[in-house]
Amino acid sequence: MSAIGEFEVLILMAVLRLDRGAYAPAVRAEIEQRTGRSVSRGAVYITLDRLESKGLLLSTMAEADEGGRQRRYYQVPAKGVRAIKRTLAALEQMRDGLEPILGKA
Amino acid sequence: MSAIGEFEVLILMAVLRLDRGAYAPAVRAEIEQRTGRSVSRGAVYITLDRLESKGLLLSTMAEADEGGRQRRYYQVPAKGVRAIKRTLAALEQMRDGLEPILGKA
DNA sequence: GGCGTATGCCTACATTGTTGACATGGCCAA
DNA sequence: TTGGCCATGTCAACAATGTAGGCATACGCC
Repeated sequence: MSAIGEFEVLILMAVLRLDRGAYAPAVRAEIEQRTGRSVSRGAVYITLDRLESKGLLLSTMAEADEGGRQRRYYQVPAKGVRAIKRTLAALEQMRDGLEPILGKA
Repeated sequence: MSAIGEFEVLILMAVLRLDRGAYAPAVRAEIEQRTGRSVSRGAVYITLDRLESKGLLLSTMAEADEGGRQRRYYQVPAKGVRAIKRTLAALEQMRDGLEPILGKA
């Protein structure tokens, strides 16, 4: 089945946020800064890999002539966006009506 | 670490919604109806169990004198509510600003 | 050339997700 | 009463996801 995990959603959204600058260390920093939770480097690489093999991410190695070591940059194809939406929608549906307990938003 | 998974959050929220009527089959039905995704019976029981051993859920066997077979009813203690909030908050933080891509709400 | 650092990739293991089988207890019809 | 049926609970096994930390390599700098 195509249900994706919570951390996977976080990674996917981080890639979206970073737009053209989404390479592993940046994704990691983005998640740590925004959520306050600490993330190991390995977790990020592995998850990016797995998402790519599921077709939820696409990557390309940056051209070397831009200076510095080569980096692998990621993008989220339409299929990935749909996956995020589906997961978020399920959460929304369940959350609906629970504002008194869980707080607004 | 105390990060909980996506399905666990769904289960926890279903228990909250059902208030006093949260026993496994009802939790399952609630999730299937609200999210449209199909859930196996075993997944629900196992997940309820694991959440209880982490202290994120509490359960009691219903008195038999109410007729019918005994059922195990669940409730979400404060610790469980906090866990849901934390996970949802992380998602919110990452989602913030992505409305143009992911849609509102 | 040698060192420090940033990046990528991998291995190993823990936790969570999922399925299907088996057990048990009450209900109903014969 | 007994036998079958259904709803509920529990378990064992396995698949997918989450996490930590190590190794390798390439670049800049001294």
